[in-house]
Amino acid sequence: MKLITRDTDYAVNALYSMSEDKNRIFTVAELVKKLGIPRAFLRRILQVLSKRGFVRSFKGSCGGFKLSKSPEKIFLSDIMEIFQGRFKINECLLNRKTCPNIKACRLKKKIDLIERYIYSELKSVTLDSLSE
Amino acid sequence: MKLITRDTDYAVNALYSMSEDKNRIFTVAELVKKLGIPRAFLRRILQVLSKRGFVRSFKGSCGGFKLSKSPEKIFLSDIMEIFQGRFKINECLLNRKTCPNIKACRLKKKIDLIERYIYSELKSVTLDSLSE
DNA sequence: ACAAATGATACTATAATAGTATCATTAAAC
DNA sequence: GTTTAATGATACTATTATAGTATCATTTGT
Repeated sequence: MKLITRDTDYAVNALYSMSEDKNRIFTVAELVKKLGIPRAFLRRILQVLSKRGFVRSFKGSCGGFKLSKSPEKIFLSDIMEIFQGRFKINECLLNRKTCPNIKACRLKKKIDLIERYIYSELKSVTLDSLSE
Repeated sequence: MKLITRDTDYAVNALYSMSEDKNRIFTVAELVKKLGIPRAFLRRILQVLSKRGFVRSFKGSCGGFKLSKSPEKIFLSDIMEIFQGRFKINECLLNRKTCPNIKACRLKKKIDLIERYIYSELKSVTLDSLSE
């Protein structure tokens, strides 16, 4: 079971590439060549990242994409949330008929703790930390 | 995105129910009634748990399933591994053409650390800890 | 022999993930 | 102002994972 899907993976790679020169405009073609990601796929991903404000897009000839956030403000957790939704371990493990007792809630608390830890760890992975 | 699938969820609930009396034999029908899990689904899950040595099965009339491990030796991580495979964040985030550099491996180390933490936390959730 | 249980296994349905294709719109450059 | 090279929007297909169902064979207590 994987925690990170390909969308997230591709997005991180693309953003990382673009972080090498924050002021340059990169075309999809260029990134495709560099990263070996299917063109149409990468296009869709960049469009999403553009809507979410991680990159800025420039239309027309000589257009392309440019990073619009500082690499140290781009968190892995954010990218994951965009493409995979909010990370949840589970609603409640002892659910259904077993659930409605106080005891089970200790588990829920533990699960919540683990969840928060994972989230904070994933948040600590920033785009610029990748090149440290 | 969820970390725990329904198989794991159902398995934990079934095992938890059975842990209330470690020496009793429970029939599927009985557990279905108690937990509200689809019969055929639960049957499949118990058969897997039986093959993996978590429960012992008794065929024939008056047959059923009985816990065959102490609740304190049944870890959430094990159940997850059985039904969802080994937990992996990702092979390598900066993969493909970006990957083969030493720098990226710092990320891999961090990811590995997070992974190990998650694993150990999930391992710390034992069947008996659910009723604490 | 019968009834009540699991064993083995194959099947369908739904949802998430992965990937593709196409036409519309924009803007630089000639 | 036409062409060209880019993204915007969107709809589509393919594959895989998850969820759930069904059936016949085998075992065992009565």
